[in-house]
Amino acid sequence: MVSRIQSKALLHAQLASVFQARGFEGATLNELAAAAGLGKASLYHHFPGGKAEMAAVLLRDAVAQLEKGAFAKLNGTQPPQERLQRFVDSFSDYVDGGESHCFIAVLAQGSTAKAHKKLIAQQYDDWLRHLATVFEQTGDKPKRAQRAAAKLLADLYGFLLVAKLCSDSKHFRQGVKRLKKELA
Amino acid sequence: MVSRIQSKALLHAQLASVFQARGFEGATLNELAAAAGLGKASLYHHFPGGKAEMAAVLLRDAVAQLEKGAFAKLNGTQPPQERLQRFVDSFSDYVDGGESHCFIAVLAQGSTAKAHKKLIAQQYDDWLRHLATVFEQTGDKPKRAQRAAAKLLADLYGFLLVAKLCSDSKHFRQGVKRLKKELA
DNA sequence: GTCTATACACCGATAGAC
DNA sequence: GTCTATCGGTGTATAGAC
Repeated sequence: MVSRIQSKALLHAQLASVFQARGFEGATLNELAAAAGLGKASLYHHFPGGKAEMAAVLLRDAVAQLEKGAFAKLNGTQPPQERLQRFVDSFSDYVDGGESHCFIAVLAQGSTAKAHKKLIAQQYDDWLRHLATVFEQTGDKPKRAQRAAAKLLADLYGFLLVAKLCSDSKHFRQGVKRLKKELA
Repeated sequence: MVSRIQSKALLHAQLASVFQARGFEGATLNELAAAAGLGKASLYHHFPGGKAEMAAVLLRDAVAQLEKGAFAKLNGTQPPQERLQRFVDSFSDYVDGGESHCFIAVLAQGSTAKAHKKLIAQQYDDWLRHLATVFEQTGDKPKRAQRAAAKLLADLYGFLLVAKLCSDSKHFRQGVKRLKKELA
């Protein structure tokens, strides 16, 4: 039923927020259980594989969220510049305007699992190509579009990291604002 | 003596490499001791405050390294564009061409100590101003110089994070190469 | 599905010999 | 300054009642 799906999504969101705030190694089962409003043992009902399985599931969640929430905005009939701006806005929404963090980046930093790294690298490549096609639609030649796509993603993650460095999400929000202007 | 200074610097470098690879929470005393070629207890002779003190000392190290290794390149009599390029090169050297990581960013992510966060934020602000003055020397108006400085730092950290995301330092090196072209 | 209780390993840290 | 041995605490994970 719908309510079950919503509960599951809520549980995942609560767990993800702990990982995002504390990192993979920093997140403890006590914190995760507390955030979920459950006992530690209950988490093992939902994730028999423990912390590693949580991370794997939440990674798939994050990919799906960005795919449907942000990169889907790149398709459509609007001018490519407008689609790129909507993409940037949606990415900003995903990381809560710089207050939160990208789960994928958190996992890339903390986890040692090679399966995660491979999935993440492949996904990044997909997204890079997707972005590059939109830049081509703005008139860029393929090579320039490729560079613009890589730069855009690096900019977004760079402003996000700088915001964390300064513990001030303002840096992310200002960077995003400036990015959108440049895309116009 | 010189040899003692060198040994201390080597010890710090060995410890820093563990923190850079595994994060603050992920780095264990066993790993740190193994990397240093010492027993756990011996680390407490050098750092009575344990892991927290190691992080604090290594943070000061990292600031000093970047200050003297990279930001010092911004001063001099060469054209400002050339100084900016040397700065980028030196930053790249500090993170070993994207293979390693910036200790400051690692600590900003993992540690919960407010003292660290404050020091890091202040240091970032200093560096931002320093960079901005050089951009002004290229002819940029103050506001534009400010934005260019913020963008440059975000770009560097962004390419670094993307390289980690893909477990491929090529992304960092290509980004740096492109950045230097744009600075010319 | 959730809980309490618990097993067991490892973590950070200390004591004290050399 | 470095070591071995060990402490108390916490971490992940499991058993089993409800």
